[in-house]
Amino acid sequence: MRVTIKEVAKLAGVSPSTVSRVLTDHPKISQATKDRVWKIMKELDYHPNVTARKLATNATKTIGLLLPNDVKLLAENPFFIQVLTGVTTYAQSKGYYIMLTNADTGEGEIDALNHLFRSNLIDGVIMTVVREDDPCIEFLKKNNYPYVVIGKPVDTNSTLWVDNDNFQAMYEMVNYLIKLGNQKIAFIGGSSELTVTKNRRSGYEMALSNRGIHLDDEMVKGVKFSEAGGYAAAKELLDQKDLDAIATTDDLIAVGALKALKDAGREDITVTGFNNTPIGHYQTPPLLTVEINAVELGHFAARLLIEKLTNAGSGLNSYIVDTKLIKNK
Amino acid sequence: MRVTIKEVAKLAGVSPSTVSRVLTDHPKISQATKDRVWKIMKELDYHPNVTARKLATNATKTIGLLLPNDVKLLAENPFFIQVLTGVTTYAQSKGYYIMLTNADTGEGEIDALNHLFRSNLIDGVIMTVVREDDPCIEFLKKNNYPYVVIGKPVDTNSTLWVDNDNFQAMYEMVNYLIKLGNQKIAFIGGSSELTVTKNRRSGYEMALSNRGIHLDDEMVKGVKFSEAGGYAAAKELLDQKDLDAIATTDDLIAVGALKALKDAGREDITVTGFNNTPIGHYQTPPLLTVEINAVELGHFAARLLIEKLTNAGSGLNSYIVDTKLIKNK
DNA sequence: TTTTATTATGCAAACGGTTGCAGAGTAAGC
DNA sequence: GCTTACTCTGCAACCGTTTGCATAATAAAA
Repeated sequence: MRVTIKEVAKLAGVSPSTVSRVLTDHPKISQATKDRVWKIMKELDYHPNVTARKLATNATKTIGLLLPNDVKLLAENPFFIQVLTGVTTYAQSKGYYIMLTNADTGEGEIDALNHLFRSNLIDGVIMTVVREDDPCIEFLKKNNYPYVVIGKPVDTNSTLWVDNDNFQAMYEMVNYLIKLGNQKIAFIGGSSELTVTKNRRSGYEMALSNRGIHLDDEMVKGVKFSEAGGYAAAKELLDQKDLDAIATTDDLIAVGALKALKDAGREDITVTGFNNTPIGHYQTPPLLTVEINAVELGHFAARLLIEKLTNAGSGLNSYIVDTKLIKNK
Repeated sequence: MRVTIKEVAKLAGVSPSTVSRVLTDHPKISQATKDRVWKIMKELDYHPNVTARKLATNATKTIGLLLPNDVKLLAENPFFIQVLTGVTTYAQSKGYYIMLTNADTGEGEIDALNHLFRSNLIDGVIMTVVREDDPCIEFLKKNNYPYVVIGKPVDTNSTLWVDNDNFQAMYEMVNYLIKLGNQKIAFIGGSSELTVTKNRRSGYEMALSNRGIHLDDEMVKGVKFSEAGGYAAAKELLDQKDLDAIATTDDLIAVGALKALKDAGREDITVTGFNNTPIGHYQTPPLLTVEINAVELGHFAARLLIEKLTNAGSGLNSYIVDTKLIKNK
């Protein structure tokens, strides 16, 4: 019962190839024919069969979006759905479709990617979480599959990427802390193999050393990305060190840390977060944090990928989205 | 240079049709042939071209997931990404793919759906937000497109749906409030045309009338789904009415209401939420709320849809996921 | 009017699978 | 030994597009 190109052709008194060319606004088709064919298409509410088109053109016009399997992680952090929205809206505006997959990091991810590409389901992929030396990236690179990663990779050449300026953001945050009079500043980051953690840590270290403050490895903790992680790390720090402030890489971790401080009666210690989440707004004492524009991150990720797929556009291979220090009062 | 069915066939010394039948484990192919062909497929890491298969079988094995366009809504409520995860993991486990779309409610949604179906991109769709008399549903029904909605529809026949027991949850919540000694209980719901709001309101009304408490329309407010909405509605109620408690249909609204109460120095009034969000955990006084299992909601939505698409399975046309009263202390 | 250039369209093969039907080969029945 | 039945596999058409190439029709040139 589908309306096909043939019926349109028959009704318009032309051949299917002509209809096809009308669809792509081929320059050699006369305006009269175009008008006539368009009219018929409207009348029949004809929509080309995208599947058939994919087969013929060998382009799926679809981009894959890989999400981690961990629901808790996804649910606790608006980041993912924001990226997803940015990606989808931009892609849609360019006539691309989005195929969603979630997979366990590691083997699972590679299998998923391999399947998606080899089955001709997607033209390229956007990776939302990457680790340093991520086997996924190696895999993609080796097979020459188009991809863009969210989060600045270690090896920036031959990779498309978008990121917040994590280094800069953390640098500014720690600088701000110092300006407020803090000296003994600890750092609690998420998994230390995540490049995002690395970058933020670099910002932290740079801020300290620029002010001539000694770097102390024991002031740096890497934890599981969660409130509990933040709690445990802060407790450890309290036991081992003398502190003025703690800079963390996420509001969630910060909230955990705050709890530990409260339990220890050390509410004098300032804690900073990252991502400007709703939870952060409800903390007392106020949570300093960084607002990132995840929607825009998704937006540009999609844009870079699509430009690559169409060999069009700016030729940019990366994009940095500005962040904003939030001084909740 | 994709590896196609023909190459597998050639190397295995059989015809393409045989390879195709091996793929679907056709009963009439001898085990010996199957083994031989499988071996070759592994060797070549052959993955069938899903696009070609879609064209030939006229089944996309893809289900659409429609999300609202409103990023703020999406980001503030873990509900969506949880549903999404539930849908994706279940669908993947059954060999189905997920195509994501977001659209503005109303015309935008219908256009999006029409395009997805007529272009042969999806076999069915899961709707995450539905309104009463939603034109989308009418559209889907009229065209006989398979769909399942999350949220109990008014007209339950000829529609597949999954839902929390919203009625029951709100009923229990209000009952609990009454048991605590509250009598003058107001209700703040999201958009009153959303079926979810209707159902929760019914629970509220039933609880009151069962206990012989007079229903007062002025005690019921419908607001935009947001903190600001909750704030405004609570303020209005304070001005107009004498209150013991406010039952709301969402933590976000509840948080707004709490703020209004705090501003008015009326922290004696109990506020209840819905969805058990992280924000809710950080309220003082503690926020009574309802935990819903959105992942499972997504899971069953996908399941019902896939069963419908394959004419297989339980023949169920709805599924109700249990909720849990959360008495944060 | 014939030739040449130009424009607009159609033909048919491809894209990579699936599947109804026919038929080769083997086993069983008589 | 000749049918009959059954098992396994191949042939070829089809799914709905796209696109290189050929060509009919028209206009311009001679």
